[in-house]
Amino acid sequence: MNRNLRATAQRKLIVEELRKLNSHPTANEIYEIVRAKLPKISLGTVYRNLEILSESGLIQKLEMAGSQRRFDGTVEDHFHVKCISCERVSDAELPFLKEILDSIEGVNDYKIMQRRLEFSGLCPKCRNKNGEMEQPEVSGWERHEAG
Amino acid sequence: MNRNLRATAQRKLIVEELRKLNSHPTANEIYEIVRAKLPKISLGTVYRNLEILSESGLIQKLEMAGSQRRFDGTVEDHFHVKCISCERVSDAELPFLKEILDSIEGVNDYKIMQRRLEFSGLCPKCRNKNGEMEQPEVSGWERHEAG
DNA sequence: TTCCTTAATAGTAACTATTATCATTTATAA
DNA sequence: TTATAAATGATAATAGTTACTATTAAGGAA
Ligand SMILES: [Mn+2]
Ligand SMILES: [Mn+2]
Ligand SMILES: [Zn+2]
Ligand SMILES: [Zn+2]
Repeated sequence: MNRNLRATAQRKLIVEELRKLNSHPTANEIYEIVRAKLPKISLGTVYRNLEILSESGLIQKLEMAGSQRRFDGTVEDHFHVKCISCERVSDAELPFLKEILDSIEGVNDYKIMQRRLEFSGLCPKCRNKNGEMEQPEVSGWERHEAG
Repeated sequence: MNRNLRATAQRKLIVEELRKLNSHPTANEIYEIVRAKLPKISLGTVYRNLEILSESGLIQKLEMAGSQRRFDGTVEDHFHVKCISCERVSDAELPFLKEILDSIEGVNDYKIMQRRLEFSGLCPKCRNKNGEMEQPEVSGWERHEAG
C-alpha cells in the first residue's frame, strides 16, 4: 500500500540535509537548516514531512525521554546517548546489547514490539566543566512517615 | 542541604495516593485522584509537588518516550513496558539486564550516569483486539533516489 | 499557646512543542 | 495540456507544563 509520496522540493531537501548530518536535530533545527536554501518553507511543512518520511521509513524519528523529538537520517535501529548538560545526542553502537534486547519477545504477558535503550550522562566536552552534581535528600517529615 | 519540605495536606496526600497504585499515572490522573479527597487542590499544586517530590527522591518521575510524563510510587530503579494500544505502563523486572546495563559506565567518551530501557508492545488485554499492524513502505521516488 | 517568617497554595496566565485548518499551489499521470 | 488530488504556507488551535501572584498556613521561636 504505497502512500504515493510526491517528490516536492521541500521534501527532497529535508531528507538530503538530514542525511548529511550525524547529529540528531529537532524539527526546529531542521527548519533553520532547510530555510537557508528554501527560505519560504514553513515550519508546518517541516513537521508534516518529518512525520510522513519517518512513517515511510526514509528517516527515523527519535522519541527521547523528556525532551523534544529528534530526527535521524540513519534508518537502522541503534541506541543513543544524550548529554545531560548540553543536550547533544550521539549514537551508541552496542551490537552485543542489541542482540540481547532483540531476543526478548515478551515481558509480563506483553508482546514486545519495540525496545528502546537510552543512556544519558556527560559528553566529553561537558565532562570537565561540570565538577559535581548534587544528590537528592529525603526530608524530615518523610523520613519519619516512611519509617 | 535539606530542602526543608513542609508536610502539607496536599503533599502528603499525593505521596499517599501514588504509593497505593501500581499503575503509573500522569499528573492529570493524579490530580483527579487526589481531588476526590481534597476538592480544592489545583492542578498546578499537583505538578509542583510531583516535581519537588521526585527531586527529593520520595517518588519517581518517568520520562516515557514520546508520551506524557508519568509518576511512580516505587523509587527503586526498574524498567517499564508500555502498551502501544491502550498506553498502559507496567513494570518489567529484568535483573539480568539491569546488571549488564549498570556495568556500562562509558560509551563514546560519554560518562554514563543514567540508563533507560523501555519496551513497548501489546498488553495482554489488547493482544487479541489488534490483529495486525501495517508496515511502512518506501515510495517510488525514494527507491530510485537512494539507489 | 501565640506570633512570625516564609514555604506553599489556588487560580490563572503564559509558554512551547506539536497538530489542525484551509485557501492556494503544484506534482504527476492520463 | 489538463485534471486531480497531494502538498504547501500561513496561521489558529491544542496539550502539557511552567510561571506569576495575592493569599493561606506550616512550623520554629518566644
Ligand atoms: Mn542516531
Ligand atoms: Mn514502575
Ligand atoms: Zn555535553
Ligand atoms: Zn493495552
